[in-house]
Amino acid sequence: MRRMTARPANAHQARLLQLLRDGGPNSRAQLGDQVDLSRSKLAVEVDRLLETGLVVADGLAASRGGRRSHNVRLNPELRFLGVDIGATSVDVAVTNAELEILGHINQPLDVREGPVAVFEQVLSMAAKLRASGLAEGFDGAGIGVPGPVRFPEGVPVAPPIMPGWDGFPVREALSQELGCPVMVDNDVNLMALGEQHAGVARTQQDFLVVKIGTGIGCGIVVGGDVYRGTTGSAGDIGHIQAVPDGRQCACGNRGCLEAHFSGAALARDATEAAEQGRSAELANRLEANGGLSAADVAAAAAAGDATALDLIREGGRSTGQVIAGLVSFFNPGLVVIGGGVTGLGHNLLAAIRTQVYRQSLPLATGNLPIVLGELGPTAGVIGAARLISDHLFSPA
Amino acid sequence: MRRMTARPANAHQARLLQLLRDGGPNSRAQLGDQVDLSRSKLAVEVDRLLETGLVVADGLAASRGGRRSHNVRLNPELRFLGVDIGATSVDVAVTNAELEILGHINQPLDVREGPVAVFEQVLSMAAKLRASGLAEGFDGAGIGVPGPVRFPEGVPVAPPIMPGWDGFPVREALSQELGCPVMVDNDVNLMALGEQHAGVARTQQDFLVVKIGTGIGCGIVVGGDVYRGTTGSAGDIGHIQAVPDGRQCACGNRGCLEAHFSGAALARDATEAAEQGRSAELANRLEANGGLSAADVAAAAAAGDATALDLIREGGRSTGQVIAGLVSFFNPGLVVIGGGVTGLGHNLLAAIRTQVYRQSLPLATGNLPIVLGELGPTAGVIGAARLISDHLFSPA
DNA sequence: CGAACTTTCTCCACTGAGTGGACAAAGAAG
DNA sequence: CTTCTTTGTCCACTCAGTGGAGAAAGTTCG
Repeated sequence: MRRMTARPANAHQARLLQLLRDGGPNSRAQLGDQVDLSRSKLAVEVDRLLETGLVVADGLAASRGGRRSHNVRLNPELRFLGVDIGATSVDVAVTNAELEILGHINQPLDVREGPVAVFEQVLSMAAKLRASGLAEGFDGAGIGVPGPVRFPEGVPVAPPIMPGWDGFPVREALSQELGCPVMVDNDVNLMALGEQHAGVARTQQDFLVVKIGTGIGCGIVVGGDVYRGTTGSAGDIGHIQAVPDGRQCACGNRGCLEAHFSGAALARDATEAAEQGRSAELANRLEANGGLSAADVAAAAAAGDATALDLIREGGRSTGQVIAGLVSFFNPGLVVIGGGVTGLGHNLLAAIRTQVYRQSLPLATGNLPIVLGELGPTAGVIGAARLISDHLFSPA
Repeated sequence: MRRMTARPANAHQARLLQLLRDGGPNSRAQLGDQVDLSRSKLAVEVDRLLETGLVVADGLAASRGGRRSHNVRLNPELRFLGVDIGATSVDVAVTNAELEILGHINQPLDVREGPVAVFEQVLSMAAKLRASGLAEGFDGAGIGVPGPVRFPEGVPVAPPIMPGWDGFPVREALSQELGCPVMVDNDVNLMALGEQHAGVARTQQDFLVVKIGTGIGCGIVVGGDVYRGTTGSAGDIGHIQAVPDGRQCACGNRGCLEAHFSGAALARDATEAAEQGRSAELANRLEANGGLSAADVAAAAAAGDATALDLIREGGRSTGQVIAGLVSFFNPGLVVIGGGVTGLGHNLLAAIRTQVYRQSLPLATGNLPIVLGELGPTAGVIGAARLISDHLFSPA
């Protein structure tokens, strides 16, 4: 199949595409209820979209008390590729134009191997998905990387945990390989987009998404739009001081949040505790697996291990300490906690909540939900698909 | 003179009004260079604005090599009232439509006396300015209060330092008294608007303004617009923890920034130092004035007093500590330091800079200016005038 | 001084987006 | 079968906006 190349010709068409994306098949009449246009004008724009092939007819809808309406929907053959590169693993997914996941692969990966090796892997994963019949090609791709990005150009800048990537033209290179438009963003921003599109943040205009994985970062949404900062490093909260004169951090300072709590820090502290004989449970797991991860700590805590529970609580306290400051400053309507460490579940959430509600002023916390993300590991790829669809479904 | 009641009829007219406000008198041709409209359409809109009386003819401009152009300008009889209520003093100013200050009064005031008493004083100050011939009436007024505001309604909410004001309909009451449209905002946000309009932040899209006065707060500008948060308390950074297990704060927690550095905290610490005999310079001033203020500390430091200098440095360190976190999170293009405490000048700025540049990541600080505000005590009233003019110069 | 060029401003015919009403098609309710 | 409701199409009309022609007012230079 030839890939779609059409773009909406004006803001009305863009709006209609987004309504069809977020609301599924719709009749002209229903669309008319959601946009401020006369029926005549609306019909004209829908007809034009049908001509481009972006939208197709989708049979008759049930009657609403009169003549049945003709539904339209986004072309079901459209395909987006969502890529979420983490520090130690990568997610690749195929979605339709309504951003439903049709196929999803996760593989371990070391981002430090550099862009060339990583792209080879990503492209072979995409090829595998294509080979399985889910897509004949891609109409667009979104990709998230674990570091700051110069967004307009789609280029990582000075990413601490992925040295070889600095300045690498990710957008252009991938666009070349895939033969379709590509947008690049920070992985945390994509997680925020995902939770906004299909998760807990659906109705929110101003909210924060804190992703605790190998590292720790924060997605910022202002007025419904992701805020990226002047140089693309907004939300880089891993090196905010959480503990004065605390642990030495790789960045050269002491007491950074990331040095005290993150997937890596938790694994390190758990191993330390096991080796020092402070937890039989953790020591057993260390011996069994030859190493410890956040998941081991979660399991140990679930099994009632006090040391593991303490590690989680202490991490939650540090994280809550930093989040409390952000809440005072930003006054969000919602805080979402996500990332690999969410396996720690309620224990972590409780510790964070306690700290935030205690340290921030009542006006900011009075009606502030602090919740776990809804989408888990798919948040990133859904956000990636959302990113490219936002781009393609806006006037050319 | 009858006050102006007209509003721009469409976005084009609004844009033109804003260009005339920010750029002064302009010819149709010059305006045409700045908006994306044909000369014909532009002429039509300018003519309509002339009909409303918002804009008036302003003679012939110098030739640019051909026929001389007819200038137009905002009606020079338009008057805005800018009010900046602080914790211990109030500024009231009259501006023309180009937001130039025509008259300015500052008076001491205790905001805790409640809205009724404060309004009486503000209205008499406004009357005094009117009586001096600067204005026959006001076309609009902007007012800043030292606490969070529910912006759409113009009502303070749960303001810690001004108890009697909670829920008082400031906007409606003042609009009634003055007989003109009124907009209400937090004082720090107005300072940000002021520095954006006429100060150091003229070219910035994303920046922070930290106001250190009796208390401490932060104005946040995102994409050129003030961000106020979900409940209007965004930027309330006075109670972010700066020193773990630090000083007891009025809010109930320990180590809040405001408890360690602000006009009030500095005066308290200086008095303590004087009484404990740690500074002869400060002790002399305490005896002479019967009390100490931030200005005394500034003077003592300028005179070479080591204790005063230490107080400033320590305060700057705490402030920088908090700002460093905000910089990592928000990645602004500029940080402006303002408020009464800016009298401490370079010593304070140096301490803040040191801390921020040391604690935040290079990508965020690499090209980040941290500067003092340009407008001093007029920032608030200019911002107030800007607030109401933005409102009036937008489509009705 | 007059001719040629520039800039500014006005006028006007034309385009194209968008509206709203009339009407037809299709179904529901009684 | 009649009446009412909803959906979709058609069409005349309005109005924002364009772009070119040309007049008005200046400058420059031979």
